Amino acid sequence: MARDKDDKKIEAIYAATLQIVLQSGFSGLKMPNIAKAAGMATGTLYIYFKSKEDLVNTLYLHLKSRKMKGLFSQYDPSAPFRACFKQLWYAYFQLNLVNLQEAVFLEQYFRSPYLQEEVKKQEKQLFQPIYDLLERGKKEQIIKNLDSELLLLQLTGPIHEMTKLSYSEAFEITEQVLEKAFLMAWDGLKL
Amino acid sequence: MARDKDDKKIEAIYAATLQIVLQSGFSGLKMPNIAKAAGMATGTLYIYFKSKEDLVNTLYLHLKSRKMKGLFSQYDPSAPFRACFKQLWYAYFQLNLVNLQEAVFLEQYFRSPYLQEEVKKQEKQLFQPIYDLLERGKKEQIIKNLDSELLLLQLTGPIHEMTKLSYSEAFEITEQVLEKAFLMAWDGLKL
DNA sequence: TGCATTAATGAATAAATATTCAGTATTTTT
DNA sequence: AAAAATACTGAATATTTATTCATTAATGCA
Repeated sequence: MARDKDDKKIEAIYAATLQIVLQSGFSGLKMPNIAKAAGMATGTLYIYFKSKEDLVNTLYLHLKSRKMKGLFSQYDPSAPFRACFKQLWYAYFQLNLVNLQEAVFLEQYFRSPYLQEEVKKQEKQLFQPIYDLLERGKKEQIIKNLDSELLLLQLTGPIHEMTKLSYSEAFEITEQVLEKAFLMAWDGLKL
Repeated sequence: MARDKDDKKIEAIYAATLQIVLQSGFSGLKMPNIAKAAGMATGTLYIYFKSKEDLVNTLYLHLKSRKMKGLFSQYDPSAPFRACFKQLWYAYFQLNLVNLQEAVFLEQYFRSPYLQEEVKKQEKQLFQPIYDLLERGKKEQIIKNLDSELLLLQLTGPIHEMTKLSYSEAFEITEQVLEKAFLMAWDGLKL
């Protein structure tokens, strides 16, 4: 054995990639830029990743797994409906807010030439617990009896916009704002 | 004088560009692809546009102007609050649904290297009538007294998600679905 | 400590993409 | 109908960007 690969380098590459995608999208993502932002030589990128495509796809999988862990790790489906709902809403929000970079990366990934059809299908299954919860809410006659897709986007849509806004503008998300936003979401869904 | 430039060519170039951006984002936008999708030679693009950057920026301005015309052309701010609100909600929805391609283009444009800072500022002014309406609703004690930004994204967020969904999935947006979606939005905002 | 092995570098090369241009086709004008 | 002007073409060129590779630096192991 000899010199080891440096895990911190992978983290640096990921961070650099996310930063660039946030700022200028996939179309601004160039290998030399990534290397520079990550503080290493261009060639080094190819020690850790076979190609740009490999880098992008690997990062996607990494983020997806992280996202799902964050979303459901605290989740207890046996709690009362509103508690479940609130828990997931906040978790989803935190996930997006804390990691706008990652959210933007995922958004761009899904509209890029890198997207593989297979990946698209897997994506939906991961939200299954949320769909289950919505079905339950309908059965318990707590929320409106609408298509779950429609209900779901009523939740995710404002969150996505809010997190985007929080970066580009001087829009501070305080505990209070969050509470209000949650109430709007709840009022929209409840019967 | 001699041969005239063909206005239909510009339309074809725009259409091709939008189609490609919808399908694979700005990072999939290549001049030879645009030309092929528009049914012309690559060089022809350079008769109508100085460069790729010029094409993208010109198309952006074109779409923005069209968008604003569509949004406010029917709008009568002297109507009762709920009518105004409903009118704008539907107009915004139609705009996005009918032209998902355009919505996606604009979204991608704002996270691309083509974006000029100046453009960013202008953008906000164009929504002024909507901000005005929200202020009015707060004064008349019809809607929640929250930051207008927060209220606005509660409206636009779900619409954006819905239009995206309507393309990628078998999610049909009937008159009924639309009504329900509007009611959710209204319930979320109203006091 | 010194050797073997692999990480890291960045300039050189390959590949992809944007742009130009010499030649051709089409339209308008006289 | 011929000429003049300009749109159109697509292969050739220029530019940008991805990838490789010869060289150097660092690390683990005997």
